[in-house]
Amino acid sequence: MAYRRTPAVVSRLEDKRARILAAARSLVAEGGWRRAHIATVAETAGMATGTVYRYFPSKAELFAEVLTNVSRRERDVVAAIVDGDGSPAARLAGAVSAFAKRALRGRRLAYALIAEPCDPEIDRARLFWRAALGEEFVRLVRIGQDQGAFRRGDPRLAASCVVGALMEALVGPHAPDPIEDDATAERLVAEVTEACLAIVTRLPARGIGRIA
Amino acid sequence: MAYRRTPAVVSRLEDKRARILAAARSLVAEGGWRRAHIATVAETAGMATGTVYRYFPSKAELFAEVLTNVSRRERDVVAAIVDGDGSPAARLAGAVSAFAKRALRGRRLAYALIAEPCDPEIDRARLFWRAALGEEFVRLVRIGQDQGAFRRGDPRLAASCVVGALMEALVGPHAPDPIEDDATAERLVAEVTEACLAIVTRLPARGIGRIA
DNA sequence: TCAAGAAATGAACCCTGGCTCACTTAGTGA
DNA sequence: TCACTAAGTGAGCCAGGGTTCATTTCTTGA
Repeated sequence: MAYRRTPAVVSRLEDKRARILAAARSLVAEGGWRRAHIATVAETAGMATGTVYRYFPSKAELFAEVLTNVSRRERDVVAAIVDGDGSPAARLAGAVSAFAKRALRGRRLAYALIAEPCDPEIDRARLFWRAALGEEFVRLVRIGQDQGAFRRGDPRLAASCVVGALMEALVGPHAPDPIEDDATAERLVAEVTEACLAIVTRLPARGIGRIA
Repeated sequence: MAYRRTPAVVSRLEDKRARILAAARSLVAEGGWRRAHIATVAETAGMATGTVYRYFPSKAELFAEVLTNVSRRERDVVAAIVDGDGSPAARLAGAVSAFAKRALRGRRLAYALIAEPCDPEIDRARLFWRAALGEEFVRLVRIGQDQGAFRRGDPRLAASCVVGALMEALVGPHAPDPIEDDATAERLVAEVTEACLAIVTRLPARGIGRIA
């Protein structure tokens, strides 16, 4: 005797939620946070602004979910490599280049999720996932140090340097913008990987003299 | 027979301009961009909001000037070291640790100027100066490569990695926040310096096996 | 002292963009 | 078909904060 949540209805609702998420994600991927307005999301998803609020309590939560979905996947990819086998160096190289390749594929999105100025509420989620990604590298650095393959030192610091180098070179505001061809991209990934590896690997014995 | 721009007047005007800049800078240094409102600047400088607009055409230009003043100095410090003498490695170590020390001294300001989400118009100035800083490292990497001290490869990429590692480790959102004592700070600077050096230095010959 | 014009003031303006809510539309079971 | 209820709508509300401008307060030279 009324509107009931039949399976068909539920399915339609879930579909709509997914459409909103997809629209939001695609907007961020195209124009970054600047273009990510609820009104635009609604329009892109083909509905009214009010409708979006039937599925998400606020702009921040909507975009935080977008961010979480993407970031978790990236984190998991890296985590799987960290937990894989091979020498620590090989694993680090693998993790870095895997991340690098994925980031290059969706540069605008990666930049938005990692570095672009954004709403402080969304920023909280971003920091969380950035930390989570960093944590994977910390784990790997610890493994490498324990096996004597990596230089001693604060593993969190080393991991920070790796992540920083990675981010800056690939998706930072001054990263080479249009990746012309695959060869260039591959070369870029290879060099960044080498740099990250160098950060954690033992230095060759060489005097650099008095510093500073 | 009227108000003239006597030297005394000009001096007072310049003084006021300086006070506005100082207030703006100190606000950013304390609370980052979040607190950096024209009204607050005016209050801090002891004047009305409208007065600020007699000296600066817009919020963006005011803060861009703040940013430029600070950034130029940092760039110059690094540039001087790059142009100094000593081996390329020693110069890189010097530049990195000089930058690191200065950044640690004013962490909040450094974070705001380097990484904190901010107004897009201010962001343009920030990108400019970040590029300028990067350029100094590019020059140094080129020198090192020419002398055979550094690994071959795209110098801009290597410089990006250095800058990224530096920024992330020192002022990134996950940098160790309260630097307890000088010894800790010094240790931090030393490790970051070592990491940056490693990025550009030749790797020891060691097989890491098949990568990825 | 006084006229003239620059400097200072700050309340009001206005634009942006997230969010609401009174109303309309549509799906459901009897 | 019809009563009932959920889903959808979008114009308008509202807050934050940059900017303006009519008015007031100096400062100066005569």
